[in-house]
Amino acid sequence: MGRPPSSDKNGLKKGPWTAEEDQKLVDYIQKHGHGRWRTLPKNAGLKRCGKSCRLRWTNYLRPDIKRGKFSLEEEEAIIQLHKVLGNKWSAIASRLPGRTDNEIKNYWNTHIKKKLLRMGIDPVTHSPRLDLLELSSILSSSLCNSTQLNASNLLSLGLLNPDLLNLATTLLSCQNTTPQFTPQNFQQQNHQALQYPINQACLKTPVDSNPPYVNETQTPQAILEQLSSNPTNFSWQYILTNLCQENVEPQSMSKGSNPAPNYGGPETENQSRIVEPSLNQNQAYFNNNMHGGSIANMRFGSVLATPSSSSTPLNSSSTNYVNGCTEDERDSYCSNLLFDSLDAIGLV
DNA sequence: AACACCTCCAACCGCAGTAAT
DNA sequence: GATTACTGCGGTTGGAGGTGT
Repeated sequence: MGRPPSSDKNGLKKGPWTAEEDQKLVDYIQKHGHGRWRTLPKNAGLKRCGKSCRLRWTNYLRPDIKRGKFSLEEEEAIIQLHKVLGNKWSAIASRLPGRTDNEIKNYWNTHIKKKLLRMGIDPVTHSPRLDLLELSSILSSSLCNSTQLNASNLLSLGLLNPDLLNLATTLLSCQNTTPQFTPQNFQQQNHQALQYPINQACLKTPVDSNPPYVNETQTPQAILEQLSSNPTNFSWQYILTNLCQENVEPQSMSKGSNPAPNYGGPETENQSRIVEPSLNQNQAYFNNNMHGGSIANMRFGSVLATPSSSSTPLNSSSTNYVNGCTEDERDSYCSNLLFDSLDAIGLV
């Protein structure tokens, strides 16, 4: 892993360290201590820049470094510290003995961030995702005012990509043609969600937080059938979060494919490992609090777009990967899934 | 088996702060 | 006070390895 060996213009080596180089560095520091990184490589007989030596020592060779997987306690500590300190990785690392800032940063970007997004929590603000709430609010407002949803308005808000916009407009057209669909119910239920205070404790899982109404195996068809038979349960978040839930291992949503996620049926051993127990419990707790338990069979597992509340991009790349697919792909996937489901029950 | 795609993480880069001159 | 050197930090990169088709 890493980069191929290369040298810069000064003849200094770059890229992955060899065992021999590691040994030279360790031997030198054990004899002379670290510091004076500029002159260290020359004295130690290394063709590396001082910066590279310092990084190798602090991130890998230091004897007090704890390697291996992060424990649940460490993970929770990182989340709590990040909530207070933000991306101050070195400050976070200083409170986690044996862990380096680089290791924590990597773990945050590859694991925790995704986990929070799956829970509907903005990893930057540690608050519920505003883009989902805003979407719900806008649609709610549109319905209550009995006005046609203006697609360009939604797009101009930067909330949606075109696929997700299609989803919204299609469901709105359902509203126009389905008499059971009542804006009053929609409004009431969404305001409950929107007005509920941010529950910071959602990361702490109470022992009894897995209520029996959390149905892990509800299919999209079942959700939509329930919607059509009992429209009082309608809410945009209900639709979005149930139909775009993720029981799928990231790799299975590879580019160019349209795999069927496991929405129902017996769970395989492999799949049961995919869904982290603590995450499911957190989702259940989160759902219960965000919706006051008013919506049966609720799950909160969706991530639909880059959080609009994120003040700074977590990655400069224009493509954000979440759970193995780009967010654009996920939006498209969710939208397609919904259309298929609507088609299956004759709503479109 | 071959290919394509994705994840992970070690290592790099550039900037900012501080110390020394 | 200005300049230079050094160190620390956060963001980003890119390739090995894993997985799916």
